[in-house]
Amino acid sequence: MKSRPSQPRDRGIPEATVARLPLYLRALHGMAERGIATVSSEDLANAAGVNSAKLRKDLSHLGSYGTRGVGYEVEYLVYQISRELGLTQDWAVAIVGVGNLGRALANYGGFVSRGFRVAALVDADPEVVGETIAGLNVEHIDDLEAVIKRRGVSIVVLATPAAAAQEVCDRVVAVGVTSILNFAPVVLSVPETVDVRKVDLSIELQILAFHEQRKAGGPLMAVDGQ
Amino acid sequence: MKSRPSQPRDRGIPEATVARLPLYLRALHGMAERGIATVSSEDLANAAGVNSAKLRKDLSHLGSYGTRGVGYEVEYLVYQISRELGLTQDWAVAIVGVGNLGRALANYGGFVSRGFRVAALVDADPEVVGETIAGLNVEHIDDLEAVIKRRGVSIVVLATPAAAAQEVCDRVVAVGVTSILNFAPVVLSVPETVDVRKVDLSIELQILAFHEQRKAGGPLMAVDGQ
DNA sequence: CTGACTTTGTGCATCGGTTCACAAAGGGAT
DNA sequence: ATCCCTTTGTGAACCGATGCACAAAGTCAG
Repeated sequence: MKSRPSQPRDRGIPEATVARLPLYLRALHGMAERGIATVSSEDLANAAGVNSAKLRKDLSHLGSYGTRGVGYEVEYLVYQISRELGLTQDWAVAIVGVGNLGRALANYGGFVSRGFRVAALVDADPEVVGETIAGLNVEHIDDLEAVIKRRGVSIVVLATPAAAAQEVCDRVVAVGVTSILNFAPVVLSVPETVDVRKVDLSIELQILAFHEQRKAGGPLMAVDGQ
Repeated sequence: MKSRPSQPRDRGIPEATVARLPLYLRALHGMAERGIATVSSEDLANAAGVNSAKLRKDLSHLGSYGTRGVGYEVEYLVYQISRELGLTQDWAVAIVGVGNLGRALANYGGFVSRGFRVAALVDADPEVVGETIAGLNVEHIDDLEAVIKRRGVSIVVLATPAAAAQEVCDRVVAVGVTSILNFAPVVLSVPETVDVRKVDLSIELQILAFHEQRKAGGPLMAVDGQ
Protein backbone atom coordinates (compact mmCIF):
# COMPACT_ATOMS: atom_id res chain seq x y z
CA MET A 1 0.00 0.00 0.00
CA LYS A 2 2.40 2.58 1.25
CA SER A 3 5.56 2.29 -0.79
CA ARG A 4 7.42 5.43 0.21
CA PRO A 5 6.36 7.71 3.01
CA SER A 6 6.79 11.00 1.20
CA GLN A 7 5.53 10.01 -2.23
CA PRO A 8 2.19 8.34 -1.83
CA ARG A 9 0.87 9.21 -5.33
CA ASP A 10 -1.15 6.05 -5.34
CA ARG A 11 -3.06 5.82 -8.59
CA GLY A 12 -6.71 4.99 -8.06
CA ILE A 13 -8.40 7.25 -5.57
CA PRO A 14 -11.96 5.98 -5.05
CA GLU A 15 -14.56 7.93 -6.97
CA ALA A 16 -16.54 8.62 -3.81
CA THR A 17 -13.45 10.17 -2.28
CA VAL A 18 -12.80 12.38 -5.28
CA ALA A 19 -16.36 13.65 -5.08
CA ARG A 20 -15.80 14.73 -1.49
CA LEU A 21 -12.41 16.39 -1.87
CA PRO A 22 -13.97 19.64 -3.16
CA LEU A 23 -16.13 19.66 -0.05
CA TYR A 24 -13.13 19.42 2.22
CA LEU A 25 -11.38 22.05 0.19
CA ARG A 26 -14.26 24.44 0.64
CA ALA A 27 -14.31 23.90 4.39
CA LEU A 28 -10.56 24.33 4.58
CA HIS A 29 -10.66 27.59 2.65
CA GLY A 30 -13.17 28.90 5.13
CA MET A 31 -10.91 27.94 7.99
CA ALA A 32 -7.85 29.46 6.39
CA GLU A 33 -9.76 32.72 6.04
CA ARG A 34 -10.63 32.64 9.69
CA GLY A 35 -6.98 32.16 10.50
CA ILE A 36 -7.22 28.59 11.73
CA ALA A 37 -3.80 26.96 11.30
CA THR A 38 -4.51 23.41 12.35
CA VAL A 39 -7.62 21.25 12.35
CA SER A 40 -8.53 17.81 13.62
CA SER A 41 -10.32 15.27 11.46
CA GLU A 42 -13.28 15.61 13.80
CA ASP A 43 -13.63 19.36 13.27
CA LEU A 44 -13.00 19.27 9.56
CA ALA A 45 -15.48 16.44 9.18
CA ASN A 46 -18.12 18.48 10.97
CA ALA A 47 -17.46 21.49 8.79
CA ALA A 48 -17.79 19.38 5.67
CA GLY A 49 -20.80 17.46 6.94
CA VAL A 50 -19.29 14.00 6.92
CA ASN A 51 -18.21 11.32 9.36
CA SER A 52 -14.68 11.75 10.72
CA ALA A 53 -13.56 8.21 9.95
CA LYS A 54 -14.57 8.70 6.37
CA LEU A 55 -12.67 11.94 6.19
CA ARG A 56 -9.51 10.34 7.53
CA LYS A 57 -9.78 7.46 5.11
CA ASP A 58 -10.33 9.88 2.25
CA LEU A 59 -7.29 11.93 3.17
CA SER A 60 -5.21 8.82 3.67
CA HIS A 61 -5.66 8.08 -0.01
CA LEU A 62 -3.66 11.20 -0.81
CA GLY A 63 -0.91 10.41 1.65
CA SER A 64 -0.10 10.81 5.32
CA TYR A 65 -0.54 14.52 5.67
CA GLY A 66 -1.69 14.62 9.28
CA THR A 67 0.16 14.60 12.58
CA ARG A 68 -1.09 12.18 15.19
CA GLY A 69 -2.15 13.90 18.36
CA VAL A 70 -2.41 17.22 16.51
CA GLY A 71 -4.38 17.11 13.30
CA TYR A 72 -3.86 18.56 9.85
CA GLU A 73 -2.17 21.79 8.93
CA VAL A 74 -4.82 23.77 7.06
CA GLU A 75 -2.64 25.51 4.46
CA TYR A 76 -0.71 22.39 3.66
CA LEU A 77 -3.85 20.32 3.24
CA VAL A 78 -5.40 22.96 1.00
CA TYR A 79 -2.36 22.71 -1.22
CA GLN A 80 -2.32 18.93 -1.31
CA ILE A 81 -6.00 18.60 -2.13
CA SER A 82 -5.80 21.36 -4.72
CA ARG A 83 -2.93 19.65 -6.40
CA GLU A 84 -4.65 16.29 -6.35
CA LEU A 85 -7.74 17.78 -7.94
CA GLY A 86 -5.65 19.55 -10.52
CA LEU A 87 -6.65 23.01 -9.33
CA THR A 88 -3.11 24.31 -9.23
CA GLN A 89 -3.30 24.65 -12.95
CA ASP A 90 -5.51 27.00 -14.88
CA TRP A 91 -8.50 25.46 -16.64
CA ALA A 92 -10.11 27.22 -19.57
CA VAL A 93 -13.83 26.56 -19.68
CA ALA A 94 -16.23 27.32 -22.52
CA ILE A 95 -19.93 27.73 -21.88
CA VAL A 96 -22.11 26.80 -24.82
CA GLY A 97 -25.66 28.12 -24.65
CA VAL A 98 -26.05 31.57 -23.18
CA GLY A 99 -29.64 31.46 -21.98
CA ASN A 100 -30.63 32.15 -18.41
CA LEU A 101 -28.59 29.30 -17.09
CA GLY A 102 -25.56 30.02 -19.24
CA ARG A 103 -25.55 33.62 -18.03
CA ALA A 104 -25.84 32.54 -14.43
CA LEU A 105 -22.91 30.21 -14.89
CA ALA A 106 -20.84 32.85 -16.66
CA ASN A 107 -21.29 35.15 -13.69
CA TYR A 108 -20.89 32.47 -11.07
CA GLY A 109 -18.05 33.40 -8.76
CA GLY A 110 -17.47 29.87 -7.58
CA PHE A 111 -15.71 28.94 -10.78
CA VAL A 112 -13.09 31.61 -10.82
CA SER A 113 -12.27 31.14 -7.17
CA ARG A 114 -11.38 27.50 -7.83
CA GLY A 115 -9.00 27.97 -10.70
CA PHE A 116 -11.51 27.80 -13.50
CA ARG A 117 -11.53 30.52 -16.06
CA VAL A 118 -14.52 31.09 -18.29
CA ALA A 119 -12.64 31.58 -21.53
CA ALA A 120 -15.47 31.61 -24.04
CA LEU A 121 -19.21 31.97 -24.40
CA VAL A 122 -20.90 30.51 -27.45
CA ASP A 123 -24.48 30.65 -28.65
CA ALA A 124 -26.53 30.07 -31.79
CA ASP A 125 -28.98 32.95 -31.39
CA PRO A 126 -27.91 35.96 -33.54
CA GLU A 127 -29.61 38.20 -30.98
CA VAL A 128 -27.19 37.05 -28.33
CA VAL A 129 -24.01 36.68 -30.39
CA GLY A 130 -21.91 39.79 -29.99
CA GLU A 131 -23.39 40.67 -26.63
CA THR A 132 -20.94 41.11 -23.76
CA ILE A 133 -21.62 38.98 -20.70
CA ALA A 134 -19.40 38.81 -17.66
CA GLY A 135 -16.80 40.71 -19.67
CA LEU A 136 -16.81 38.24 -22.52
CA ASN A 137 -17.97 38.57 -26.06
CA VAL A 138 -20.50 35.90 -27.04
CA GLU A 139 -19.31 34.08 -30.12
CA HIS A 140 -21.22 32.25 -32.80
CA ILE A 141 -21.74 28.53 -32.65
CA ASP A 142 -20.37 28.24 -36.19
CA ASP A 143 -16.99 29.19 -34.78
CA LEU A 144 -17.20 26.64 -31.97
CA GLU A 145 -14.21 24.58 -33.05
CA ALA A 146 -12.04 27.62 -33.76
CA VAL A 147 -12.89 29.21 -30.42
CA ILE A 148 -12.11 26.07 -28.49
CA LYS A 149 -8.73 25.72 -30.13
CA ARG A 150 -7.83 29.39 -29.96
CA ARG A 151 -8.65 29.71 -26.27
CA GLY A 152 -7.19 26.38 -25.25
CA VAL A 153 -10.48 25.22 -23.80
CA SER A 154 -10.31 21.81 -22.15
CA ILE A 155 -13.65 21.68 -20.36
CA VAL A 156 -16.96 22.48 -21.99
CA VAL A 157 -20.15 23.34 -20.14
CA LEU A 158 -23.30 22.55 -22.08
CA ALA A 159 -26.20 24.84 -21.22
CA THR A 160 -28.03 24.51 -24.50
CA PRO A 161 -31.59 23.35 -25.08
CA ALA A 162 -31.93 19.58 -24.94
CA ALA A 163 -32.35 19.28 -28.67
CA ALA A 164 -29.01 20.91 -29.44
CA ALA A 165 -26.88 19.22 -26.81
CA GLN A 166 -25.88 16.05 -28.63
CA GLU A 167 -24.77 17.88 -31.75
CA VAL A 168 -22.67 20.36 -29.82
CA CYS A 169 -21.29 17.52 -27.80
CA ASP A 170 -20.22 15.63 -30.91
CA ARG A 171 -18.50 18.70 -32.28
CA VAL A 172 -16.51 19.49 -29.16
CA VAL A 173 -15.52 15.86 -28.79
CA ALA A 174 -14.33 15.91 -32.38
CA VAL A 175 -11.90 18.74 -31.62
CA GLY A 176 -10.49 16.87 -28.67
CA VAL A 177 -12.45 17.97 -25.62
CA THR A 178 -12.67 15.10 -23.14
CA SER A 179 -14.46 16.71 -20.20
CA ILE A 180 -18.05 17.91 -20.40
CA LEU A 181 -20.42 19.26 -17.82
CA ASN A 182 -23.93 18.79 -19.16
CA PHE A 183 -26.94 20.76 -17.94
CA ALA A 184 -29.18 19.71 -20.80
CA PRO A 185 -31.72 17.07 -19.86
CA VAL A 186 -30.52 14.41 -22.26
CA VAL A 187 -28.26 11.41 -22.04
CA LEU A 188 -25.24 12.22 -24.17
CA SER A 189 -23.50 9.48 -26.04
CA VAL A 190 -19.76 9.90 -26.15
CA PRO A 191 -16.67 7.75 -26.64
CA GLU A 192 -15.37 6.00 -23.53
CA THR A 193 -12.44 8.37 -23.32
CA VAL A 194 -14.73 11.33 -22.67
CA ASP A 195 -15.96 12.22 -19.20
CA VAL A 196 -19.46 13.60 -18.90
CA ARG A 197 -20.93 14.82 -15.65
CA LYS A 198 -24.52 15.87 -15.65
CA VAL A 199 -26.54 18.18 -13.49
CA ASP A 200 -30.28 18.06 -13.84
CA LEU A 201 -31.97 20.58 -11.62
CA SER A 202 -35.38 19.02 -11.91
CA ILE A 203 -34.08 15.62 -10.86
CA GLU A 204 -33.04 16.98 -7.52
CA LEU A 205 -36.48 18.44 -6.98
CA GLN A 206 -38.10 15.15 -7.90
CA ILE A 207 -36.04 13.32 -5.32
CA LEU A 208 -37.10 15.86 -2.72
CA ALA A 209 -40.73 15.43 -3.75
CA PHE A 210 -40.45 11.69 -3.28
CA HIS A 211 -39.25 12.04 0.29
CA GLU A 212 -41.65 14.86 1.05
CA GLN A 213 -44.54 12.71 -0.08
CA ARG A 214 -43.43 9.91 2.20
CA LYS A 215 -43.16 12.23 5.16
CA ALA A 216 -46.70 13.45 4.58
CA GLY A 217 -47.94 9.90 4.96
CA GLY A 218 -48.34 9.95 1.22
CA PRO A 219 -48.23 6.31 0.22
CA LEU A 220 -50.64 5.35 2.99
CA MET A 221 -53.29 7.91 2.26
CA ALA A 222 -53.31 7.07 -1.44
CA VAL A 223 -53.84 3.31 -1.59
CA ASP A 224 -55.79 4.06 -4.72
CA GLY A 225 -58.94 2.04 -5.15
CA GLN A 226 -58.07 -0.58 -2.56
CA MET B 1 -40.93 -9.64 0.17
CA LYS B 2 -43.94 -9.59 -2.07
CA SER B 3 -47.01 -9.66 0.12
CA ARG B 4 -49.82 -9.14 -2.37
CA PRO B 5 -49.42 -9.25 -6.15
CA SER B 6 -51.37 -6.14 -7.03
CA GLN B 7 -50.32 -3.96 -4.13
CA PRO B 8 -46.57 -3.95 -3.99
CA ARG B 9 -46.27 -0.58 -2.19
CA ASP B 10 -43.26 -1.87 -0.36
CA ARG B 11 -41.93 0.83 1.90
CA GLY B 12 -38.21 1.36 1.43
CA ILE B 13 -37.23 1.89 -2.16
CA PRO B 14 -33.40 2.06 -2.29
CA GLU B 15 -32.06 5.58 -2.47
CA ALA B 16 -30.06 4.76 -5.59
CA THR B 17 -33.25 3.66 -7.29
CA VAL B 18 -35.13 6.80 -6.32
CA ALA B 19 -32.35 8.87 -7.83
CA ARG B 20 -32.75 7.07 -11.15
CA LEU B 21 -36.53 7.14 -11.42
CA PRO B 22 -36.56 10.72 -12.75
CA LEU B 23 -34.15 9.58 -15.43
CA TYR B 24 -36.46 6.83 -16.55
CA LEU B 25 -39.35 9.22 -16.43
CA ARG B 26 -37.58 11.63 -18.72
CA ALA B 27 -36.79 8.89 -21.22
CA LEU B 28 -40.37 7.63 -21.08
CA HIS B 29 -41.79 11.10 -21.70
CA GLY B 30 -39.65 11.34 -24.78
CA MET B 31 -40.93 8.00 -26.00
CA ALA B 32 -44.54 8.88 -25.29
CA GLU B 33 -44.10 12.00 -27.39
CA ARG B 34 -42.75 9.96 -30.25
CA GLY B 35 -45.78 7.73 -29.99
CA ILE B 36 -44.03 4.64 -28.68
CA ALA B 37 -46.56 2.53 -26.81
CA THR B 38 -44.42 -0.24 -25.44
CA VAL B 39 -40.77 -0.51 -24.53
CA SER B 40 -38.42 -3.27 -23.44
CA SER B 41 -36.12 -2.91 -20.46
CA GLU B 42 -33.24 -3.06 -22.89
CA ASP B 43 -34.41 -0.08 -24.94
CA LEU B 44 -35.48 1.99 -21.99
CA ALA B 45 -32.20 1.28 -20.25
CA ASN B 46 -30.30 2.50 -23.29
CA ALA B 47 -32.37 5.66 -23.48
CA ALA B 48 -31.71 6.36 -19.82
CA GLY B 49 -28.05 5.44 -19.99
CA VAL B 50 -28.10 2.53 -17.55
CA ASN B 51 -27.71 -1.21 -17.54
CA SER B 52 -30.91 -3.13 -18.31
CA ALA B 53 -30.69 -5.45 -15.32
CA LYS B 54 -30.44 -2.45 -13.08
CA LEU B 55 -33.45 -0.88 -14.71
CA ARG B 56 -35.53 -4.01 -14.23
CA LYS B 57 -34.52 -4.29 -10.63
CA ASP B 58 -35.34 -0.65 -10.06
CA LEU B 59 -38.78 -1.01 -11.59
CA SER B 60 -39.42 -4.20 -9.69
CA HIS B 61 -39.24 -2.16 -6.49
CA LEU B 62 -42.37 -0.34 -7.58
CA GLY B 63 -44.24 -3.47 -8.52
CA SER B 64 -44.61 -5.86 -11.42
CA TYR B 65 -45.57 -3.44 -14.11
CA GLY B 66 -44.06 -5.22 -17.08
CA THR B 67 -45.27 -8.05 -19.25
CA ARG B 68 -42.85 -10.87 -19.88
CA GLY B 69 -42.14 -11.37 -23.52
CA VAL B 70 -43.42 -7.87 -24.31
CA GLY B 71 -42.00 -5.13 -22.13
CA TYR B 72 -43.52 -2.14 -20.37
CA GLU B 73 -46.43 -0.03 -21.48
CA VAL B 74 -45.03 3.49 -21.72
CA GLU B 75 -48.06 5.48 -20.54
CA TYR B 76 -48.73 3.18 -17.65
CA LEU B 77 -45.14 3.24 -16.50
CA VAL B 78 -45.05 7.04 -16.72
CA TYR B 79 -48.04 7.13 -14.43
CA GLN B 80 -46.65 4.63 -11.94
CA ILE B 81 -43.28 6.34 -11.67
CA SER B 82 -44.89 9.78 -11.44
CA ARG B 83 -47.10 8.60 -8.65
CA GLU B 84 -44.23 6.96 -6.81
CA LEU B 85 -42.22 10.17 -7.02
CA GLY B 86 -45.19 12.20 -5.90
CA LEU B 87 -45.42 14.12 -9.15
CA THR B 88 -49.13 13.58 -9.53
CA GLN B 89 -49.64 16.26 -6.97
CA ASP B 90 -48.82 19.91 -7.35
CA TRP B 91 -45.76 21.15 -5.48
CA ALA B 92 -45.40 24.81 -4.66
CA VAL B 93 -41.77 25.87 -4.70
CA ALA B 94 -40.29 29.10 -3.39
CA ILE B 95 -36.99 30.39 -4.67
CA VAL B 96 -35.08 32.48 -2.18
CA GLY B 97 -32.33 34.60 -3.67
CA VAL B 98 -33.07 36.12 -7.05
CA GLY B 99 -29.60 36.67 -8.40
CA ASN B 100 -28.42 35.22 -11.69
CA LEU B 101 -28.99 31.69 -10.57
CA GLY B 102 -32.35 32.38 -8.96
CA ARG B 103 -33.55 34.02 -12.17
CA ALA B 104 -32.36 31.12 -14.24
CA LEU B 105 -34.19 28.71 -11.98
CA ALA B 106 -37.36 30.80 -12.01
CA ASN B 107 -37.39 30.61 -15.79
CA TYR B 108 -36.32 26.99 -16.01
CA GLY B 109 -38.93 25.04 -17.91
CA GLY B 110 -37.93 21.70 -16.45
CA PHE B 111 -39.64 22.47 -13.18
CA VAL B 112 -43.08 23.26 -14.49
CA SER B 113 -43.09 20.29 -16.81
CA ARG B 114 -42.61 17.97 -13.86
CA GLY B 115 -45.40 19.20 -11.66
CA PHE B 116 -43.43 21.84 -9.80
CA ARG B 117 -44.84 25.31 -9.61
CA VAL B 118 -42.67 28.26 -8.73
CA ALA B 119 -45.06 29.93 -6.33
CA ALA B 120 -42.86 32.65 -4.88
CA LEU B 121 -39.64 34.55 -5.37
CA VAL B 122 -38.00 36.18 -2.40
CA ASP B 123 -34.96 38.41 -2.11
CA ALA B 124 -33.33 40.81 0.33
CA ASP B 125 -32.15 43.42 -2.16
CA PRO B 126 -34.57 46.40 -2.31
CA GLU B 127 -33.51 46.89 -5.93
CA VAL B 128 -34.89 43.50 -6.83
CA VAL B 129 -37.95 43.35 -4.58
CA GLY B 130 -41.00 44.38 -6.57
CA GLU B 131 -39.50 43.36 -9.87
CA THR B 132 -41.47 40.87 -11.95
CA ILE B 133 -39.58 37.76 -13.00
CA ALA B 134 -41.12 34.86 -14.86
CA GLY B 135 -44.48 36.42 -14.19
CA LEU B 136 -43.95 36.58 -10.44
CA ASN B 137 -43.55 39.54 -8.17
CA VAL B 138 -40.37 39.34 -6.09
CA GLU B 139 -41.22 39.66 -2.42
CA HIS B 140 -39.15 40.89 0.49
CA ILE B 141 -37.24 38.52 2.69
CA ASP B 142 -38.90 40.05 5.73
CA ASP B 143 -42.14 38.48 4.56
CA LEU B 144 -40.55 35.07 4.04
CA GLU B 145 -42.66 33.24 6.61
CA ALA B 146 -45.90 34.87 5.52
CA VAL B 147 -45.23 34.12 1.87
CA ILE B 148 -44.47 30.50 2.52
CA LYS B 149 -47.64 30.00 4.48
CA ARG B 150 -49.86 32.00 2.15
CA ARG B 151 -48.67 30.16 -0.96
CA GLY B 152 -48.58 26.73 0.60
CA VAL B 153 -44.92 26.32 -0.23
CA SER B 154 -43.52 22.93 0.73
CA ILE B 155 -40.17 22.97 -1.04
CA VAL B 156 -37.68 25.83 -0.80
CA VAL B 157 -34.84 26.44 -3.21
CA LEU B 158 -31.95 28.36 -1.72
CA ALA B 159 -30.06 30.44 -4.25
CA THR B 160 -28.75 33.04 -1.82
CA PRO B 161 -25.15 34.00 -1.18
CA ALA B 162 -23.39 31.52 1.07
CA ALA B 163 -23.43 33.88 4.03
CA ALA B 164 -27.21 34.17 4.06
CA ALA B 165 -28.12 30.56 3.46
CA GLN B 166 -28.08 29.21 7.01
CA GLU B 167 -30.26 31.99 8.36
CA VAL B 168 -32.85 31.62 5.63
CA CYS B 169 -32.70 27.88 6.12
CA ASP B 170 -33.41 28.22 9.85
CA ARG B 171 -36.35 30.47 9.15
CA VAL B 172 -38.02 28.24 6.59
CA VAL B 173 -37.47 25.20 8.76
CA ALA B 174 -39.10 27.08 11.63
CA VAL B 175 -42.29 27.54 9.60
CA GLY B 176 -42.43 23.86 8.79
CA VAL B 177 -40.61 23.41 5.48
CA THR B 178 -38.93 20.00 5.41
CA SER B 179 -37.47 19.88 1.91
CA ILE B 180 -34.70 22.18 0.76
CA LEU B 181 -32.67 22.33 -2.41
CA ASN B 182 -29.49 24.22 -1.62
CA PHE B 183 -27.33 25.93 -4.22
CA ALA B 184 -25.32 27.93 -1.72
CA PRO B 185 -21.84 26.54 -1.15
CA VAL B 186 -22.29 25.84 2.55
CA VAL B 187 -23.15 22.83 4.65
CA LEU B 188 -26.53 23.57 6.18
CA SER B 189 -27.34 22.27 9.61
CA VAL B 190 -30.92 21.18 9.96
CA PRO B 191 -32.98 18.88 12.18
CA GLU B 192 -33.04 15.21 11.13
CA THR B 193 -36.58 15.55 9.88
CA VAL B 194 -35.53 17.99 7.17
CA ASP B 195 -34.24 16.82 3.80
CA VAL B 196 -31.54 18.89 2.18
CA ARG B 197 -30.19 18.18 -1.28
CA LYS B 198 -27.33 20.26 -2.50
CA VAL B 199 -26.07 21.22 -5.90
CA ASP B 200 -22.67 22.80 -6.10
CA LEU B 201 -21.76 23.73 -9.63
CA SER B 202 -18.10 24.19 -8.91
CA ILE B 203 -17.82 20.74 -7.33
CA GLU B 204 -18.79 19.10 -10.58
CA LEU B 205 -16.14 21.06 -12.42
CA GLN B 206 -13.54 20.09 -9.87
CA ILE B 207 -14.34 16.43 -10.34
CA LEU B 208 -13.96 16.86 -14.08
CA ALA B 209 -10.64 18.62 -13.56
CA PHE B 210 -9.39 15.73 -11.49
CA HIS B 211 -10.08 13.23 -14.23
CA GLU B 212 -8.87 15.54 -16.94
CA GLN B 213 -5.59 15.94 -15.14
CA ARG B 214 -5.17 12.20 -14.92
CA LYS B 215 -5.85 11.74 -18.61
CA ALA B 216 -3.19 14.30 -19.43
CA GLY B 217 -0.63 12.23 -17.57
CA GLY B 218 -0.86 14.88 -14.89
CA PRO B 219 0.28 13.13 -11.76
CA LEU B 220 3.31 11.69 -13.50
CA MET B 221 4.61 14.90 -14.98
CA ALA B 222 4.27 16.80 -11.72
CA VAL B 223 6.24 14.78 -9.20
CA ASP B 224 7.25 18.13 -7.75
CA GLY B 225 10.74 18.28 -6.40
CA GLN B 226 11.27 14.54 -6.23
C1' DC C 1 -53.03 -26.92 -27.81
C1' DT C 2 -48.31 -27.09 -28.33
C1' DG C 3 -43.87 -25.41 -28.89
C1' DA C 4 -40.59 -21.75 -30.03
C1' DC C 5 -39.34 -17.35 -28.76
C1' DT C 6 -39.06 -13.11 -26.09
C1' DT C 7 -38.50 -10.52 -22.05
C1' DT C 8 -39.35 -9.91 -17.24
C1' DG C 9 -38.24 -10.52 -12.38
C1' DT C 10 -34.86 -12.12 -9.17
C1' DG C 11 -31.29 -15.25 -6.62
C1' DC C 12 -26.65 -14.91 -6.03
C1' DA C 13 -21.93 -13.58 -6.28
C1' DT C 14 -19.33 -9.52 -6.21
C1' DC C 15 -17.79 -5.00 -5.49
C1' DG C 16 -17.15 -0.51 -3.68
C1' DG C 17 -18.00 2.27 0.13
C1' DT C 18 -18.99 3.14 5.08
C1' DT C 19 -18.27 2.65 9.85
C1' DC C 20 -16.37 0.84 13.99
C1' DA C 21 -12.81 0.36 16.90
C1' DC C 22 -8.09 0.20 18.01
C1' DA C 23 -3.04 0.03 17.61
C1' DA C 24 0.53 3.19 16.33
C1' DA C 25 2.43 7.68 16.59
C1' DG C 26 3.11 11.94 18.01
C1' DG C 27 3.00 16.07 21.66
C1' DG C 28 3.51 17.96 26.14
C1' DA C 29 3.90 17.84 31.08
C1' DT C 30 6.48 16.41 34.91
C1' DA D 1 13.30 10.17 30.08
C1' DT D 2 8.83 8.56 31.12
C1' DC D 3 3.96 8.67 31.12
C1' DC D 4 -0.42 10.31 29.70
C1' DC D 5 -3.32 12.31 26.40
C1' DT D 6 -4.79 13.23 21.82
C1' DT D 7 -5.54 12.11 17.18
C1' DT D 8 -4.22 9.75 13.07
C1' DG D 9 -4.26 5.86 9.88
C1' DT D 10 -6.19 1.44 8.92
C1' DG D 11 -7.81 -3.61 9.50
C1' DA D 12 -11.98 -5.77 9.40
C1' DA D 13 -16.94 -6.29 9.57
C1' DC D 14 -20.80 -4.63 7.48
C1' DC D 15 -24.05 -2.70 4.19
C1' DG D 16 -26.06 -1.35 0.00
C1' DA D 17 -25.69 -1.48 -4.90
C1' DT D 18 -24.37 -3.73 -9.23
C1' DG D 19 -24.57 -7.06 -12.78
C1' DC D 20 -24.71 -11.80 -14.33
C1' DA D 21 -27.38 -15.40 -15.58
C1' DC D 22 -31.46 -18.02 -15.54
C1' DA D 23 -36.07 -19.76 -14.36
C1' DA D 24 -40.72 -18.14 -14.74
C1' DA D 25 -44.15 -16.12 -17.40
C1' DG D 26 -45.95 -14.36 -20.97
C1' DT D 27 -46.83 -13.88 -26.55
C1' DC D 28 -47.53 -15.62 -31.01
C1' DA D 29 -47.53 -18.83 -34.97
C1' DG D 30 -49.13 -22.94 -36.69
